[in-house]
Amino acid sequence: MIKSPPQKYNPKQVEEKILKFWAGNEIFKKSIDQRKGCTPYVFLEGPPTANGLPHPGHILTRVMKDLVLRYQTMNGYYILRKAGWDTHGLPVEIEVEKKLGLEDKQAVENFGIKKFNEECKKCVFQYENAWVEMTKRIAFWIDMDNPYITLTNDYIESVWWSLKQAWDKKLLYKGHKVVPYCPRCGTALSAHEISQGYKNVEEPSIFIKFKLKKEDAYFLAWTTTPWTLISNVALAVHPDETYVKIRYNNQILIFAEQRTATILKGQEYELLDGFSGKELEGIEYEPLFDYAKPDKKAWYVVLADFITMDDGTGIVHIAPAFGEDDYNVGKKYDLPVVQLVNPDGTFPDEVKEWKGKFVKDADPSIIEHLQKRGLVEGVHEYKHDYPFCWRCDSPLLYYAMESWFIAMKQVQESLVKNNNQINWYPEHLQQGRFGDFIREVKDWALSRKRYWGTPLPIWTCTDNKCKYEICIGSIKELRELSEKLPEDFELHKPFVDELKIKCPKCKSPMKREEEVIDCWYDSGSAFFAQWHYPFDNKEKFKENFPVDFITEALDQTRGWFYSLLAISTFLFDKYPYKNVLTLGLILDKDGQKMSKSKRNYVDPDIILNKEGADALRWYLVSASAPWMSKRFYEQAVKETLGKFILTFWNSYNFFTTYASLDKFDPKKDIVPYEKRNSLDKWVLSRFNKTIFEVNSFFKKFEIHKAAREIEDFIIEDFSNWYLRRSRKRLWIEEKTSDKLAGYSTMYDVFLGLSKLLAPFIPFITEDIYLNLRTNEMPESVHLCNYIQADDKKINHHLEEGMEKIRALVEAGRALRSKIGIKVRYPLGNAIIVCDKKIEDSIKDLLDLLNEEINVKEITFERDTSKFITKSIKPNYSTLGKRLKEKSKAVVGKIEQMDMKKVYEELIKNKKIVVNIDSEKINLTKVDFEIIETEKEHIARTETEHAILLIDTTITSELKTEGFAREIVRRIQSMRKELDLDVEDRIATQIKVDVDKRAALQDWNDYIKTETRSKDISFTEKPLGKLVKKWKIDELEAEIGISK
RNA sequence: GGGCCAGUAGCUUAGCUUGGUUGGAGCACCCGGCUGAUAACCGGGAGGUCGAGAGUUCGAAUCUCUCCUGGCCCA
Repeated sequence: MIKSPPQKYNPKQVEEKILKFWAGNEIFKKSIDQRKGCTPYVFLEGPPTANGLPHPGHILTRVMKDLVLRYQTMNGYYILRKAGWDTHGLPVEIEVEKKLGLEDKQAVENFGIKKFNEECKKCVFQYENAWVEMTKRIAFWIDMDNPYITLTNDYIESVWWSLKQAWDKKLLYKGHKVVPYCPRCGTALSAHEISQGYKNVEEPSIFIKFKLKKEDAYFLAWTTTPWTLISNVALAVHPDETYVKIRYNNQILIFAEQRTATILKGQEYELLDGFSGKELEGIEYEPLFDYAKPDKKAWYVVLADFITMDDGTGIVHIAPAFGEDDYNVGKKYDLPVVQLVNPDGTFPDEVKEWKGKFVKDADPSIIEHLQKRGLVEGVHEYKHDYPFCWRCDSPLLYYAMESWFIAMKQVQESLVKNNNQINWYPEHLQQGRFGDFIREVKDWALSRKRYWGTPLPIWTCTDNKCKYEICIGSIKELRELSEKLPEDFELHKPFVDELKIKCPKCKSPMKREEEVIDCWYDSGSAFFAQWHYPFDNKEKFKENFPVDFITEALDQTRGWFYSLLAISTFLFDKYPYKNVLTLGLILDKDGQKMSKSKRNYVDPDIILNKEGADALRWYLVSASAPWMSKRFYEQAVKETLGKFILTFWNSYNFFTTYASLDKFDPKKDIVPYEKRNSLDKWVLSRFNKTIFEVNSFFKKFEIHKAAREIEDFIIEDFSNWYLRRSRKRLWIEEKTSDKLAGYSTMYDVFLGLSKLLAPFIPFITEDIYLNLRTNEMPESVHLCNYIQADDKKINHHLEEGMEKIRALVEAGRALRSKIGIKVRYPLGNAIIVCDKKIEDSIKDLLDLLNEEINVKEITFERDTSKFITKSIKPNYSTLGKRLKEKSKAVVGKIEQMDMKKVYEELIKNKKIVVNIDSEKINLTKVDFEIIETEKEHIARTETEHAILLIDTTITSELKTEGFAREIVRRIQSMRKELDLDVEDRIATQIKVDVDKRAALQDWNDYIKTETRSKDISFTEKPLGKLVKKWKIDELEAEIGISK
């Protein structure tokens, strides 16, 4: 039996009740199990990085994942929903360092790597709990009991296997490369890591002079990083640019001709000579410092193409250890790599002047030193973007480091080919941002000189003659090569470093490369490593590769989306996912990025407790296209709750209140579709159209459009029109078949909506479904099949008719408002003037118009002639223009004529002939203005398809009926004031003027029914629980009611 | 510095693919009405240089270019 729920909707209460219901009945598990054997739809969970508490952005991703998966599950797909946790990496280490107060790598090592990694592991699981709670609360159904976790031996073993594949394909190599390096964290950063930390900073830049060896002249160079001057080994010029030698301020300087204007800013100088960059090649100069003792020839001019004339002097100082371009030039000229900086970013002992000082901090002092020696030509503050460590905020240094790489450039063509097989949403990312990235792909700097991560499984023989290198791809191999592998072990530092491995070639001990790997590689391996492939689950992997669907936020484009494709490409030469939905970022109320430092961060828990998960979910999916950024603030969710969720709930509440009162039984009382009225059929047509639209929008991931389609249907069509117009049907006390038809329709729509909306707002839909379901139906809405549109119920003719009726209602109400007769007072007749086609499309729906504009009768006419007088008057301005001085006479003639006859003649003959002094003048339509006048008591308005006329005559009967409605309205508001239940009956006493009393007698029954009064008595002194005096226009009334 | 995405009423947004009546809603605001109809509903009003400028066209929110602002990505 349908029950009437509480009047007021309490999101938290309902949602917690539903959470219990799901848990108690294992609904999530059943939703998967019942699809066993069905076509799989493979989803891969992008593992959250467990480096902090979840924020609104994470909620969006999880809501969107859940929405799509619920939708597909209901559509009959079998979806495994394995959760995953990304557990390694620098973020975790930073968190632990903070907690333990460890300031740098040395402190970590003093603390002990074993203990440190244990702390990291604990830290990860501490955050996991917060994530699990949030995930459950927003109803993201994912199997968190059997997640893949990147720190497990199984997972690491799979990752090792994949690295061995790369090794065997000669894609894994050790290189020297200039990489952005964080001196504090003591590690190189990957491209996607640096990108997160660019800041616009102002730094000193200096013009610095290098004295030529064989001449009393100087090369003028420019740099923003004075500390690299210590390691300078060359100067570079562009081979094709022109350089000049000038005398300025009693010294001779050499630099690019193009830069003279900027550098000298109009000051006087003498041009001595000019040459191309090529001619300068090989010229030697004196080093600025003597700290470096290079083993190769250094300090001369080299040529390089990368030099621009945009800033500086056209002469660039080269320190191969500290710049990618510098390094490449250095390789070409076989320059020495002078690296006078310690790994922690301080100067070594050789640099006596600044030893132990952090290089960036030494800049001012270096400048001062050079100034004293007269080698600085100018110092300027220079604004530019400089990379900072995304975690610890230290300025990064470019640093030539030994590092392991995956040679992605070698598989670049495959990357492009595989990317072209993927469906990107939105599409522009495929060839745009992502396409650009892989077309210019760089080798993947894989290794990290850190502690908490997947160890790089490469061992090198310690014998200097042998130096054999191996890559271990499984635990089995490890066991075979190591002296003694205990039963219980963890594939982490420091355990793997302490293993005694013997060189397969010379039997000398081997030593592991100390690094761990980039944690992006961990998560990018998820598509096979989650199955412990290839050691286990070979079949399962096959079934689940490539995956059908992944979705993450935009910032993952070059993160996880890339690492998956990269690894899948070199392992299997195949795309790892078929569809990728990229989500927009979550911004604050003012469109700013959410960040902890700005404190513009919204705590999702507050919203979950106040507005609830459904309102939150609905806001996130309906606000804008999935890939557009969204502003997130409580007020927005609050409005969603009020506008949508509560409208939905209150309509439902309205239906159940009456349905339970009448004991409506969906098993027995359902009226067949054919026997329902036009309004019922109309709303079912609209509903099925909505279902159709939702499904087609879903296919394109235009989820916001699907959501808005439903919202429009519920608010406009269903609540504001269908239910409003159905109210009267339910108010009748007998169980009429029309009333049952109404209940049946509402039942169909609510049951249908609970399914249609289940993937979007899983709580409220479940609550509604559980109340409406019969025993034969599945025990949860989430175990139902998704609702499909019934084409047979879509009736375009009816929908068009309703549109016209609603337009007439709108116009009619505006008209009544204009003529100032309250809608409460009925009027006699309304006339619709339209053609036969329009009449046919609306005649079945006329009752709705009758009630809405409150008229007794509506009739159709083909033209307005009965109600409107058409007449004409001369158009003085056109006549005057055309006839000049004759016009006066013509006008005089016309004014004597009967205008009605003139009009008729004009319509008939299209012209009128006027005789002026024997001259015949032809007058046509343009010479007249047509005037339309409504006849007395007729008000007129029009819509696109029809003209609506209302007879405004108020007879005394009509006046009395209006008065009766006034009385009813007063009694109803008194009932409300007494907080009576809908079914409560009352006794009513009324005092009105004697003559009104007589007239009202005729409306006795009407008032009784409308107000559920047992009886009505007219007295001089009304009594009751509530007695009120009313002034109705000019009349006074006193009413008393009691239960 | 380069690339991509976006900019429409105080706020949230539709329309842009494929140029064509007067740029459509919702929230908030003002006036009126209606109500056993809800955090309502109905009618009316006010509120828009469609980010700016130029171009193409008979006609531009829509197409093209330049610029500005914001976001993201890259350097």
